[in-house]
Amino acid sequence: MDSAEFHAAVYEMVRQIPAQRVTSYGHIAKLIGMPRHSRHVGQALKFLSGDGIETVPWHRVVSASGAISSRGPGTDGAQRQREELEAEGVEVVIGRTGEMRVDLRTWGWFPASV
DNA sequence: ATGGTGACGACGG
DNA sequence: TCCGTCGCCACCA
Repeated sequence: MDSAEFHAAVYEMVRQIPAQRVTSYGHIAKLIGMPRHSRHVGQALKFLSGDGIETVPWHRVVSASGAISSRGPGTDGAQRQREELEAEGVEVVIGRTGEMRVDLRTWGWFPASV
């Protein structure tokens, strides 16, 4: 499986996440049969553009702790993700240090397979 | 070749 | 629960 196929597999799986539910990078990795590639799932989503950005619900993927990955200081990716989630009704809580997270016990979607 | 770098995760204190 | 640390793996300078 080359990187193009990996990206395609990730996008296909992310499309399976129901509205108003979220899952983790690591879980997507498990579902496509590559459990140790959670970091690469993030890379695949990072490279989304054009039609992909419209058809892949990338905002429904967060870290295993429920935190929305920051993408580094000075970037607005995390904020955009928060807006997308709240727009479809998912509650995002803000911690003391300003970090954003989703309660996985309420919104989490972790099926053993699809 | 080689060391650094992520939209990460498991584990231990 | 909150951290620090370590493992992970494709890419890139």
